[in-house]
Amino acid sequence: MAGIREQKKKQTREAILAAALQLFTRKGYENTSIDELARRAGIGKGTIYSYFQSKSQIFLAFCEEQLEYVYNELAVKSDSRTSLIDQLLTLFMGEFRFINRNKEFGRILMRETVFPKDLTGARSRELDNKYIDLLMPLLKEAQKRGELRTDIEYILVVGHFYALYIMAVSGWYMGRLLTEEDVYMVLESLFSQALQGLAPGRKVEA
Amino acid sequence: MAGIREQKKKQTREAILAAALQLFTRKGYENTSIDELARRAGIGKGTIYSYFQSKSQIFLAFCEEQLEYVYNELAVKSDSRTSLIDQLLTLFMGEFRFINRNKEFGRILMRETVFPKDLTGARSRELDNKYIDLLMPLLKEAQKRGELRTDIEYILVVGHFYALYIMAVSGWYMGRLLTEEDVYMVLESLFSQALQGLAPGRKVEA
DNA sequence: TGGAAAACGTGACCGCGGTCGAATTTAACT
DNA sequence: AGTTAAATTCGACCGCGGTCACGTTTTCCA
Repeated sequence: MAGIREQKKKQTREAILAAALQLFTRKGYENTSIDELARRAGIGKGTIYSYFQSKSQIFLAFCEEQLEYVYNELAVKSDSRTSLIDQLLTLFMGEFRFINRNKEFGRILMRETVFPKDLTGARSRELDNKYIDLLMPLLKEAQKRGELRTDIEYILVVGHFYALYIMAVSGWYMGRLLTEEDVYMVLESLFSQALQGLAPGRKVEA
Repeated sequence: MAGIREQKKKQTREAILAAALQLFTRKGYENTSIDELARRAGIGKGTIYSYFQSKSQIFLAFCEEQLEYVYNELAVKSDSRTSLIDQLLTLFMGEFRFINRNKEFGRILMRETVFPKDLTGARSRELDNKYIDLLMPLLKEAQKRGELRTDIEYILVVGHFYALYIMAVSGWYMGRLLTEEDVYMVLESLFSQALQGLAPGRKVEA
């Protein structure tokens, strides 16, 4: 049959990811060597590099799987009866909880996502597009409800909110924000600022 | 005299940084080995590690020196006759030009600054405080001129603008924005959004 | 079915960042 | 000056991520 090779490749790839899940989780990313990973996956060290370009790529693949799950959950939860700001908070805090669960993982993910190397550029773009896909419907609904201006490019709005999320996460990594609640509150404040505007002068309505 | 040792230490430290400046600039960060750095600085490899904790720390020290210069320049240029948004753009684009001049350097700096490891946390906090010190007077003047709300914590305003700057830089690293002009324009749009607010409803005035 | 060719797996090997205890230099005190 | 303790320098050494030439397996076609 045509697929013997293909099947094995898939199996091997999954074996690597499974080994990564175990070892990264138990011993952390930095403390897990490629040698160990290979042994655990039952393959040679060199083989790993015909499935992934680098150690960090293994890690990112692992993260993407996890995030896929998080995103799907959030897509279901999405409740159009609440305000845009609450929806955004739910979305971003969902991802933050993943980061919060493992600081080290999250840092690598965020670093690679926000400031990618040329190599990983394409990857991070994909992740980015997922954000856009997730936020777009929320934004459009918000516009219908009159919560959001209609005269701005979507990409800039998405970028604006995502920027504020990054800032909150950064504050957490820098030790300015200590708990999930701190992050939540700051994020809420920032989102609120973004909607109301930093310039003075009341809105005609809110 | 009391300072023979102190003097030598300072000299050695500077020799390392000088060697770093040369080699990093000529060959790039990743392609410069500690061995090479030590040889160029005329000292042993191990010695370097009694002056810096890691290779990236050498790099950050180097960046901080450079940025110090950039900041001082900007502090002078600060022109209170222009609008807040222009002042912010001048400030952030000043830093961006440094990053733009060397993509690789900038990435490491940004990664370490925005998502620091526990070790480098204190350092990045310092850099952060510099931002606050730089922005604070601008914000206060803007408030006097009526360009900025007076009912928000300064730290959140600084964070808001800084977040947008990070997003623009990120867009550049991801290849969405290609030139300095692209970054400038996006940053301008985002700042404008931040001031006017994303929610609909005109301001009473601008 | 046999045998060449393409794809794949492998672990010895490389250069690197970082460590450590021994060796050397400096400071301090009698 | 002589002696000792402390500070500093040093490079052999370690484990790691990543490479590559070679051996093995799979595919394909005569």
